[in-house]
Amino acid sequence: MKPGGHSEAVEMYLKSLAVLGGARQPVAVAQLAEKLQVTTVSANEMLHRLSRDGLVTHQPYRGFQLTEAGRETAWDVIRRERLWERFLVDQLKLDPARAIGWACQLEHATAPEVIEALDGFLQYPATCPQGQPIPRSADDAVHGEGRMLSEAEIGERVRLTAFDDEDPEVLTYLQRQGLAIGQVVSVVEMGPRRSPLTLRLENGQAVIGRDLALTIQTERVA
Amino acid sequence: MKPGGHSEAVEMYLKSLAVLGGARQPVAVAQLAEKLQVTTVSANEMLHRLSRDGLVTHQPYRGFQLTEAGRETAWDVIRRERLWERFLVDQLKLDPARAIGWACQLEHATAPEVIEALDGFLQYPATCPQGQPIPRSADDAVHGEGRMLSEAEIGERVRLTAFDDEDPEVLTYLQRQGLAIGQVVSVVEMGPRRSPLTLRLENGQAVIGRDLALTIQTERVA
DNA sequence: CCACATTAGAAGGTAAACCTTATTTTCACA
DNA sequence: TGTGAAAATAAGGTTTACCTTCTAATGTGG
Repeated sequence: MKPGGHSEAVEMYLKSLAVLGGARQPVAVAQLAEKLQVTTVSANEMLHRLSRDGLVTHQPYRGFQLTEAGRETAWDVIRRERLWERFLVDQLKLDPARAIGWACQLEHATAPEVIEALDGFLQYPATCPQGQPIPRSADDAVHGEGRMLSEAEIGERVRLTAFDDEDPEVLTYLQRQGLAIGQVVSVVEMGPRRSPLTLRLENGQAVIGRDLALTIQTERVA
Repeated sequence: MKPGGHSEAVEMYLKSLAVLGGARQPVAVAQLAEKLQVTTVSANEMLHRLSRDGLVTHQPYRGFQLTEAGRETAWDVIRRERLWERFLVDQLKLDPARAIGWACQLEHATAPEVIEALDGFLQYPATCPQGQPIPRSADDAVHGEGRMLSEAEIGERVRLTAFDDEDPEVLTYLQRQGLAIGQVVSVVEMGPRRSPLTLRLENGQAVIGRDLALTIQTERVA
């Protein structure tokens, strides 16, 4: 019944593993449990099941990491989610901040034929509304590579390329501040340490905390 | 997590109950079990759970029937399914015969906001690709009311308005025979009893069994 | 009117994915 | 190098939705 042959729960674990660790580094159980809102014991149990099924490998006291097989499924799930997001936002004009959640429900119920057709319908978009890449082949990235906004120099002009945080509240907040993907901003002020950044936008100003700036990818603007 | 608050299984039971019995007549457990491909014992168990939750009523040795509450959910599920079907067929250009199955997966993963937006996006279609009505308010029908093709007279011209059978094989067969919703056909020949009907189409002829003709709704053509 | 098929219900079992509570192992760091 | 936090394992429990096997009730057709 499940399109990919894996349960919804399994797909969520694999997706989170991919997002948190790419396929490079192992991910700590606690981190995964936190993200999936389950206890570490539950996560441990499930991860061992995935390990038994050859979808992840386990390095004790280090974490779990996707295998080739696991990565493949994870990529697919991410692809489905991000395509649905694009559809919900671009075609149905729904709020991007909330679209992630809805896309996440749809992603588990989408047959391969449907997702291929959707991809074509949307004309093969490169990224989701948050700017994250939509993987199409096995070795595509699932994560932008941009420099974080928190690394910018004072006076520098950068373009916002991706938001890493998926929390609807955070995304709504950024929206309200006038920050959007593609937007060019310049850094006006930035105190030492963990102090907030002041940005000049096309029309107005915005102040955002360092922690948030750490989740915003950028690229240099000429 | 589930959009409507009911599990996928519950939604399937309610939907089937609506399709098989409307909200008028009780449906036999065996019939439901057959449709859902579970044992009668399982169906019985589940139906009692639904009864306990006030979604259906039970008339022993007669069957189960939707309550007001159950009907509301059933309508909603049917609405979601048929809107997705329209999307898959009209926008994604997928095969109508297989779209039903895909829509049935999506229907359980669709939030109200999404379905409303989809409805608007599709410009409030009146029917699904098989010609069945898409309910929008509590007292809309979920079933066409057309006269069955098997009731047609020899020489009569009728327009095909809905296919009641959802089996992909059957739908593919009809497609191959050149029968489509909206198509006008005339009955050329029809033997007695259960013998097949011979139809004249716009371009060609088709012969279909009486049983199949019993699942095809029509309307008179002037 | 009675037998037989349908329907109902009882008892017990499975698998997935959670949970809690408790104990043990390991790593890192002070 | 010892200790405390993090990680792992153990043991037992829950819910949902299935399953099988068996028995009991019922209503209708011959």
